[in-house]
Amino acid sequence: MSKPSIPKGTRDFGPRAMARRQWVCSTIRGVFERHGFLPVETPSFENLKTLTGKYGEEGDKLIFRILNNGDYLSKANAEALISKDSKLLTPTISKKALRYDLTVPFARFVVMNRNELTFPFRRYQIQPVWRGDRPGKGRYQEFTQCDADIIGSTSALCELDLVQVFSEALDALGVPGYTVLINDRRILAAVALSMGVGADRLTDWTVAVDKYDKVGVEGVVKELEVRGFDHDVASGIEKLFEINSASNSLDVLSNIASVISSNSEGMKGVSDMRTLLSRATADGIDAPKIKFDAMLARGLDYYTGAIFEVRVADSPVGSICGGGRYDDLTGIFGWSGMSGVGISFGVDRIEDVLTHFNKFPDALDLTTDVLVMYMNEKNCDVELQLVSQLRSQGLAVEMYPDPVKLKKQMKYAGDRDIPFVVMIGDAERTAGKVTLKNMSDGSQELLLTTEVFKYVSS
RNA sequence: GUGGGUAUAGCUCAGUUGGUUAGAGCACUGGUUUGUGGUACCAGGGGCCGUGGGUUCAAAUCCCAUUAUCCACCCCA
Repeated sequence: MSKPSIPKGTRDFGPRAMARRQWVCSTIRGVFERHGFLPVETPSFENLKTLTGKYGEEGDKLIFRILNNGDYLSKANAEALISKDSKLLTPTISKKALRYDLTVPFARFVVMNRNELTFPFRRYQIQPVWRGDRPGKGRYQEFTQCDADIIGSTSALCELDLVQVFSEALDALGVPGYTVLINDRRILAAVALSMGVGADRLTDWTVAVDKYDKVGVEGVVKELEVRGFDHDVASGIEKLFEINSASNSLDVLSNIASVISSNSEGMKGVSDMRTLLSRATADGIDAPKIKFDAMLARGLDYYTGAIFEVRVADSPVGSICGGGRYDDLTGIFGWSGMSGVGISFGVDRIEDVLTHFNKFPDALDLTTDVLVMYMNEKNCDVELQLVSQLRSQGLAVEMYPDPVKLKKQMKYAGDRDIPFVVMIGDAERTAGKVTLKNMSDGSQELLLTTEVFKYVSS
């Protein structure tokens, strides 16, 4: 017995899920467009070289590679093949890979199209991405991201713009109890330095710190020790945690500032964060919707300035949005000095959250407005004419394709939640009229074909 | 990658200390009702009991292996 199946970490989306997902995407798209972002799409797969080395060591492992076509083994590295060295073998048999996110392909796009684009360039992109992660709650191997990026400006107004997008979109979606967490990689680096963590160990350190919300302070301390940091560094975390637990974001920033006051880059971060918070407040975006979190680190390698993450209280899944500033992502593709900042909404996790809290609006499901019954096998001209007429008036109309028993056609309309049914039997045909049945209350009216639209649309 | 659970109809699941014809609900088809859905009643179709081996007179049931899947850990938007 071979039942069909789909790969783990992937899902089919039926009409109901699609109605919800399309609503989520179009809501976000609307906000993007009101902020002047322009749409872009890129291929689902890229040259492997475009993607590798951008997501950190762990991230690179999760990139789905595409096997070369043809007799790929003939060109494989023979030595690697014999010694079963996958790491060495892979680049010789795979030259393409599925995109891991939308930001890196966008950076590649910007470099390739630099002459046609007007900067600062704002683009949005809504497409699926793929990660070879172990699937779990809220984690899929294929999922859809809605990205908005502004590239070609270092202004802190860009960060404000994106924070506004977060707030407007999440409010419009009705996501309950969300918080936009913000931090700055420069602050993180300065704090680490003040504890004696050099730039070379910074990634290691941030990865450990990032786990704080999962494992708590003791967990992070333990993690740091496992990673070979000395005791002073580990105990420094306890102090950082204490600073971070102040209730007011500005207080946290002040305390941080006193720790890193001698670090000019770090202080620049602090001042940018202060500006961002006060401008957001002026725009009505305040705690608990936005919060500075000194422990927020995020995994991706390419962030250099502000970083964002959106979490939902009591959520069944992890963060639903992420983002940050990357100062030189285009530099890797040969064009330096293009600072960008972007955010990403996770459609799938937003769907999970709204489903979990039962917050989807009612009546998202699309259905046909009118079903025309097929009653007279010999002649259905009148029916087809009515169908065309109602469609041209803007209604969604279908005719039952087979002249089967009315009971069956009626059940079909009921199962599909079609609100109106038109019957044209011998009696109606003779009278030059049609019967319109309202499926919700069962009432029926004898009408001229020209009157149907008015009844249905009222 | 580690530990634990699960695998029986399209779906959700029962199935006794191993015992002869493997059940229910939902869904589906037909009927009660030849021009009327949702309710009710009646009838019907549908199963290699995940796969392979073993124990036994006898296995859905016990044992071993294997695969898939779920949960936790690990890791990670």
